[in-house]
Amino acid sequence: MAAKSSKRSQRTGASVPEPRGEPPLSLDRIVATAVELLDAEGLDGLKMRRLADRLGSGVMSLYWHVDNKEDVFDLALDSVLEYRGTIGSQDWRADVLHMLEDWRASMLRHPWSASLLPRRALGPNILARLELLSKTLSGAGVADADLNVAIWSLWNYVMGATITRSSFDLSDADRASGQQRVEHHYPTIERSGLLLDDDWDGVFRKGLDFLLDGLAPR
Amino acid sequence: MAAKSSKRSQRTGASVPEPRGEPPLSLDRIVATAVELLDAEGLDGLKMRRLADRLGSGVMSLYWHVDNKEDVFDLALDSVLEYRGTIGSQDWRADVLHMLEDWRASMLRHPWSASLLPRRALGPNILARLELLSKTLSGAGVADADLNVAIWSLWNYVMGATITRSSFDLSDADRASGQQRVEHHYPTIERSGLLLDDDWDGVFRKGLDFLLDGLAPR
DNA sequence: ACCTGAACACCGTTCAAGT
DNA sequence: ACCTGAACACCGTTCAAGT
Repeated sequence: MAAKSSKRSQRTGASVPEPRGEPPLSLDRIVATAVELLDAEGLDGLKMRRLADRLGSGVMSLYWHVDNKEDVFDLALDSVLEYRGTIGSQDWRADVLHMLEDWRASMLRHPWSASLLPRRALGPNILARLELLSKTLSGAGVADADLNVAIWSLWNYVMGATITRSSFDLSDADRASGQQRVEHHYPTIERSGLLLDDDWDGVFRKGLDFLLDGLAPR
Repeated sequence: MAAKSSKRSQRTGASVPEPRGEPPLSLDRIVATAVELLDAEGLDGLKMRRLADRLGSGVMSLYWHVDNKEDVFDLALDSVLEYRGTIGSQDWRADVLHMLEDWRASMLRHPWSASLLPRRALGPNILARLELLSKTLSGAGVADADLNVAIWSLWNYVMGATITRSSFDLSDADRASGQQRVEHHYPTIERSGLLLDDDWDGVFRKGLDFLLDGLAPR
């Protein structure tokens, strides 16, 4: 899968046009490849040397395009948060639900992104999502004084749900062993099978509905 | 999670009072010092060598008490999540609010803990908190079928709020520069001053109230 | 403008060894 | 049972240099 071994296998002497060589380095290629690597190996799997390997370049070549590793994280994160949807139906609540479901889905497609987002400065794509959300709620009649509370409450909920799901997803074994450790010690949790529950989508949607009920303009 | 196999010996009985030097290494001392170091330097600041330095021992001495660095993280995290409160008033909603505020406060006291919690297996102290929460909600009349939804919704909200706050807290400069970048591009956000809002406690409480309204047994 | 290898200052952990 | 230094296999980044 990892098409490494791209150790520049062109030793035909003359500098003929690259037959199948790598295209030249560019910021876009670096970011796209970083996302691939992060998807495949997780947050800890992104190493500058490994990224360079995938790109068929030397490690230090990356540093001409990028300041440092944090830069790579920021760019990869924002690239994954682009919003391509539209809004403008007559139903503000449907619009909001769609935006938040899409946001969550984008992060779940790249399980490293959710836990990274709160730690980094907000990039243009996430700001655009917040702007759209604000505009929709404001247009629906949420008073200015209530707007920030609404936005941050939704942010908190979506981020918590997505971080939790994408982290727990990685370790089903842990959950099973957790449920086992629970037996005889935590009777209520044991009875409800809390740690075995995996209706993530349903839970997400129901909690979100409760929040929107409360936030809805009256 | 660490089930520290056979280790653990408590110095029983009378030995010579410590002559000014460091007390001997012990799991408890290691965990307590790790928490101090994490509080002072953040998640990235915990290094085995630095931890050993603080303890006045060689690095490798730690590895007799602990399997690896992840072990240290797990133990530090759980130690910070202990719940010392009581419940049992007649007001289930007050009980729940108190438990969740206390949980959040514990994590905010150790800003590295919130972002760590979703990534690790659930330790005994957080399980005890979940058990208490489940029991309270169940006793208040939440049907078994609704219990997991209630717990996970609250979990999502509390974790999202706490992770966000403890992360953003570290970088007020980022928020200011974020608000600056926002000007002229994101009018609704600019007008509401979303990124400058710092009524974290108020936002937390209001969103939580909305959730509880929805989750409350009818 | 763009790319590179050598080298530095780390860091977690294995190992063989000491008491 | 408990602790240790030397050594290994990394990793991000600086630097001087190449085209």
